[in-house]
Amino acid sequence: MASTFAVLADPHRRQILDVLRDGERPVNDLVDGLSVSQPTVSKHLKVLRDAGLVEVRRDAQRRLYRLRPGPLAEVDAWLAPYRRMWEDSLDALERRLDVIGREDGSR
Amino acid sequence: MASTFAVLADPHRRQILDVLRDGERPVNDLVDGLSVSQPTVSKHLKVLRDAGLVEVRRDAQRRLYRLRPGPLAEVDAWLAPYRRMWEDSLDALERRLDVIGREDGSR
DNA sequence: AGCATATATGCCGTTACAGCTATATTGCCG
DNA sequence: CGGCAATATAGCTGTAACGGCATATATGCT
Repeated sequence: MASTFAVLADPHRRQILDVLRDGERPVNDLVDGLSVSQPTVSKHLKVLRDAGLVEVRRDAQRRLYRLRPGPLAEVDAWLAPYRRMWEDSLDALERRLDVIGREDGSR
Repeated sequence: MASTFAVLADPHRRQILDVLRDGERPVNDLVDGLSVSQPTVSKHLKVLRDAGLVEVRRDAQRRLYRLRPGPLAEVDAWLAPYRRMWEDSLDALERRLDVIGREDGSR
């Protein structure tokens, strides 16, 4: 089974998830937004299903896909220890820009 | 240039970043931790460099790699809208477990 | 039943990537 | 200068992934 990280590596899959954030959608809606063929979208959906990131519900001929954000917690957990680090970096950058700004003002 | 997501898709690369969280390291240290060959590690480091996730400093024959967490902010930004969603799911799960627990206790 | 709609699957070609071995590069030291 | 240590690069290979087209499957409608 592919890791959640690997699943998110594909931009089309992230795009699908982004759309599903607004609520469940039939496959056709997803195809419209993606500029890839319907079979390709179906394949991406299978990957997302296997990763537990979406679930399906049947509605007549259509299948409505819905987001299951649970596995994203794994990504967030990995990211957590880094979060404060880049915040610190940005702070440092801001301080430096601030210094430059003051130097410029005193010219 | 590969997206940060794609760069993080490889577990070895994530592992390298994890090690570098503790401070800068020469390549050899990274090789020891990874159970892949030195050239392979060097290649991963190149990918990480190109993605702006690490930077190098020369120390005699060695190269010391250091973390640059900045690009991870992009991942975090993408993740942000989902965060509250899975928190909600977990809350719901906890509530359910809580109910079960109480039912069990009242038996 | 027969056709239309919606989605999934199979098959194929192409490309990208991760790994390895061998070799080049760079810097140190005797 | 010659050789060792550390790292990078080149070349090769196997595999996996993405995409497309054609086709299968499932459901609804008439």
